[in-house]
Amino acid sequence: MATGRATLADVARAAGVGLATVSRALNGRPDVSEETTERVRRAAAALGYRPSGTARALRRGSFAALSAVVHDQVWGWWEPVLRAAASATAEAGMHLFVHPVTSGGDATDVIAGLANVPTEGVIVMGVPHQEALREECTRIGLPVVALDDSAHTLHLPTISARNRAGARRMTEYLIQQGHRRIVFVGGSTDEFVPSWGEGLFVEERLAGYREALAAAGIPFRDELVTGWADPEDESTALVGQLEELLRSGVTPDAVFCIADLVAPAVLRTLSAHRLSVPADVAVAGFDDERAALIVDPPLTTMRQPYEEMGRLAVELLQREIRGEALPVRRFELDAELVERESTRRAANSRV
Amino acid sequence: MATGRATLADVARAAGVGLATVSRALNGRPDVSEETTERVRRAAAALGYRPSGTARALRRGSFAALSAVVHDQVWGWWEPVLRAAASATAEAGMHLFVHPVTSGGDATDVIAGLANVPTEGVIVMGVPHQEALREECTRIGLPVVALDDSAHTLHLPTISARNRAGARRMTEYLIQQGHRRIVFVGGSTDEFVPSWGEGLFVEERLAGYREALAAAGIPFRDELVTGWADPEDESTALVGQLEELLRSGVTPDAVFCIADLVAPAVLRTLSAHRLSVPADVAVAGFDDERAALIVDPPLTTMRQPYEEMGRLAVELLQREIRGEALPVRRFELDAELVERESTRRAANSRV
DNA sequence: CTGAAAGCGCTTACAG
DNA sequence: CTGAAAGCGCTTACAG
Repeated sequence: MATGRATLADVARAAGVGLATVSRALNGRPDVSEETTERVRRAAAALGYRPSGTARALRRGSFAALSAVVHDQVWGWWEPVLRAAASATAEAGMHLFVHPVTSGGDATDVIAGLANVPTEGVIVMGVPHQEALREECTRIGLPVVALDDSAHTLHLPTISARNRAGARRMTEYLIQQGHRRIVFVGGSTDEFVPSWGEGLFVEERLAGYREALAAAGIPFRDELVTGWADPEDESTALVGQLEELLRSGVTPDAVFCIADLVAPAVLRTLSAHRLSVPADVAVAGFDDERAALIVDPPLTTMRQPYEEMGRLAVELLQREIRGEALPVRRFELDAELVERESTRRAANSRV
Repeated sequence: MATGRATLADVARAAGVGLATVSRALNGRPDVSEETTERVRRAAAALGYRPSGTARALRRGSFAALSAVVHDQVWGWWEPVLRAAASATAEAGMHLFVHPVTSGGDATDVIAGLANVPTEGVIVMGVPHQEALREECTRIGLPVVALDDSAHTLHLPTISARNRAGARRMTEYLIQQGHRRIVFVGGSTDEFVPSWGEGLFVEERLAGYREALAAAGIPFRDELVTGWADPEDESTALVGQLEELLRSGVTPDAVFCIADLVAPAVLRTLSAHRLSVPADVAVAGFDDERAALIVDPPLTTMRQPYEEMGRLAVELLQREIRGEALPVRRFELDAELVERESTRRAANSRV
């Protein structure tokens, strides 16, 4: 509330009526004479009066909000989750704040700033270091849950997809399709996406891949696991380590991309080597984000349960608000296999 | 605020101290004895006390928020704008609500619900019918600006990109590259994206295309303007009318997509006809949204000034909040040509 | 139809 | 170190 802003009392004085009358007139109650209403309206307009939402909310007692703290680096990524959280919040009769954390900024500072904000709880998206967050939330008395699949050590109830099982499922599917030489792109930390850090999901998805191979009796080969390119060049990047592999004469049966995001570069790399998808090589991803539908051919992938994840975050928060103590553990939700052209057996003829 | 929730007074009673002491203890002020602090903490915990953000905000008087009302259909679309608005809001020391409007829902109802929300102003994104919105905002006394390029009739200050000039610029560029037979995809209302409705931007971008042709002395040909496909099939859609054109023996020099979103289907259609991009046909888009970087080859496009648009929305709202009366007109911002592989003259050889 | 008063749940001088 | 009181800006019985 800016200082010097006109209040109800100012309007009342200017209009020469009582506080209550101003309130009634401005809220369009029928039990005020037209003449008075008009006078009050004019006075309010003259003073540039605008009601204080805070005071109103306090008095009416019917306002409640939740907060989503979203790191810039995961905005696009978590957009469907944010959207689901917004819907769930609205359905619960609450409202949702979005607090951005800029790339240079610190989520802890953002949370500290929440002390003055009328919010009841915090959903933190994409911030891997949870300890400081938890301390800050405890300090200002706000329940908090995290949406994250990077953190190795948890200090908060944390929601994510079941990454290991999902990757295992996809690998099993590729094996069922008859593929044995399956390259896993994005598993090495050599050429890493900075924001992924040493994300847990990398390990988990790689582990799922290995589990499926082992279960099928296919030996794991280190050289089939490659890193990824620098995301700065999203539009033109090739996957260096995949290139080397292809140049060395190894032609994979299939490529499993650790994330759909990686698929455009993988497809470009295969295409540069005159390999056709899915006729020569099957390609699969993980996430089912927009890239999966844009690439040609459309990508078979494991769909993260974005909608469920967003809703679960709101539900957990509501339980905390009601006083329930949530365990500090991962709440994992199943990813779902979505089959598209990039892995179909009934492939088109070679181009 | 849930009913029956413990208040400061409850805690004070339980701890056998005064209100003020509870407040101090819970806020970690140093001027409370450790013993008292401990007792208060315990009482608060036992009662499940959590401070009322609303009361705190009212009392401290340092809270202010803006609201973004975002239609589901434009979520992904306006995500960078929303992000910029969030940053600008935070920089101004304010906070941002996100209020989703579900596909079946009505933005006016959402705004009506804002009467009880401590917000100072509203940014409406992607809602073309402004009249009801304006009325509702006036009724509850909230300043409002729109981010929209669909509405033909304005009732609100409205921000958008300079669509006509942008399309003209792109067409000029294509002409400069030596192209004359330039197909415009997305300009017909025959095969329309439902959510685009009769969007103004469609007319504007088409008009820009025509202006550039006229200026270059290239006759406008109706049959070179085609509709687009149903977005439900995003991953596999071909552009029907473009197909017919190609089948009829017309090979364009270039294809200008009304939106980047259309480009994947256009590229698929050209590819199905063994036309290589950019060697055989140049392809350009509009928006510079993510699809532009994912398609292969990466797309030359007009970049919408998302960042500026989001920031301008916040700035205009702040001016309204300060009492300035904004004109009901379009605030247009320049789009910028981004040149990528899809139109390069120095094209690769044919595949 | 209108006004004075109480109160929403906090924080913060002010006085011990 | 602690408490009683005032007050943030509204709304809403309660009484005229």
